[in-house]
Amino acid sequence: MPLQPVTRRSVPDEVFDQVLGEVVDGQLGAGEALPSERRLAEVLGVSRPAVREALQRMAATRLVEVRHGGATTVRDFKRSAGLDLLPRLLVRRGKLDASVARSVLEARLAIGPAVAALAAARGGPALAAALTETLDRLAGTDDDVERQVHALEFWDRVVDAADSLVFRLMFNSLRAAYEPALVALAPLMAEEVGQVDAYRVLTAALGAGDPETARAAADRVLRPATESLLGALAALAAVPSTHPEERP
Amino acid sequence: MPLQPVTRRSVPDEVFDQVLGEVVDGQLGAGEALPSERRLAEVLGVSRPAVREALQRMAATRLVEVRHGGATTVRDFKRSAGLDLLPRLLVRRGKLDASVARSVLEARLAIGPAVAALAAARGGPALAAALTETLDRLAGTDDDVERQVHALEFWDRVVDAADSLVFRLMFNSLRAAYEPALVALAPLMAEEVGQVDAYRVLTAALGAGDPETARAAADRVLRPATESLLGALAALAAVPSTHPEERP
DNA sequence: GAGGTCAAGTGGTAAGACCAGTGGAGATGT
DNA sequence: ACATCTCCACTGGTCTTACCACTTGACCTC
Repeated sequence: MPLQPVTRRSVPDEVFDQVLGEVVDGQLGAGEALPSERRLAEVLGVSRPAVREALQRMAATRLVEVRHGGATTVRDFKRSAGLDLLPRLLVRRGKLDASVARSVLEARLAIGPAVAALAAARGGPALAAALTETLDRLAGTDDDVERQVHALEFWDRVVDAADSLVFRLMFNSLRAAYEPALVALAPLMAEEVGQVDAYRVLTAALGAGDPETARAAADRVLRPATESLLGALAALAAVPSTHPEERP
Repeated sequence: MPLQPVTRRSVPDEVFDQVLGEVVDGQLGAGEALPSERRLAEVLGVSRPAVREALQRMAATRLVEVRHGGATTVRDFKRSAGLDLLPRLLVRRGKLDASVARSVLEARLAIGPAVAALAAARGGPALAAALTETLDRLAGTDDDVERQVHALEFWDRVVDAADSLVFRLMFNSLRAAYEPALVALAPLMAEEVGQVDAYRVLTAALGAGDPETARAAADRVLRPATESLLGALAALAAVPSTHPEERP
């Protein structure tokens, strides 16, 4: 084993993860009350401030509702949580959630072309130059992971050029969900990042400043891998693998 | 004054808002170091745990980076923060940020039709019935604010039918940004929520289960108000209003 | 001057106390 | 017997204090 760096998880982090797990796995349903802070601290063997910090983060993520004097109750996270929760839902207990992955792919396919259209309208020639530079680096390597990184940088620049804060923040959230699994997913995405030609066509369209051409070009970049992966996920769902339902 | 309910802001909330303000307003640039927790506690006249809780929330939002033993530094929030930060950026010091509002409108116009297309493919006839019910309520009132609420519920159901966690969470985030300003924005959106016919056409398309028809219908619902508001924002930007740059 | 050492300062954690709301059990009144 | 009121136990909110763990950089040594 190549001496991987030690993971230093803080106590509140640990508590947060545990409670979050109980909530997203449904062991604590919406409306249910959590144990009191003191009780949680006792059960988990940590101090109350540690528990408190974790619960406050849960509240900030809109997963629970704390009421002064009353009990802290679980909320329906699917109706209240924001996109920042995505990384926690995409990979759970170390496994990728197929239905979440599907929705990520769908969202990517819907948003990418829209962002490209905006970027084409606002980018200018400097954008094309920067993108070409990134693409040259992408074309210059055979390593799937490296290609992923360069492709991410490509889209990063496109999002920048789109000059839209909302899309920028969405991209950040999606990226935060994707990056932890980047290495594992690199083989699956190899098909996409290998299509350097499609990226070059997109770059040209962005440089030319025509939104609709850019939108179509972005679609051509994203659609093939999206559809093949969606097909694979559907096939996976059709053969329901063993559903252990184990809990630690 | 109609005896508005008292706002009970907790101490950590207050600290969080203050530090967040310094960061998003640029008074604390990316890379700069924050004062130590003890020093902040002293300056703000609160206890260290209170400061700590606020800083941990800042870290969870990826606005700062805390290092054990080292200083806490400010990150470039535009590159690291997630969509959950949007509410804090859309309205700053009680004022709507025009460029952020523009990007919200653009994103809404891009995403709404995509969600409608997914919902059409997956909704079924039950969806159309639920939507019709909501629309009847929308048509039954003349109050702009009430109409907004019903329109939000309409889209809420469409998003549900799309059965996509990512779009669901995006919707939650956008809604969290929009709702605080709903009353103020209701007059501006009156044009859109008054178009009950367009909503009915969209509902029919969703019930029919044809994604492309639904996509086009959703576009027709969203585009008119979007374009007129974008135009208004552009005109506003062209006449740069007094730029007080005041700080409290 | 390059290197190692150590102390000061930082964030991390714990314990304990008290304040401030909430809600239900019990006392009180009818 | 019922409705109402009162009060207290329990909840989260805040502060104080202390100590541990880590980083940094100044200083000392070679």
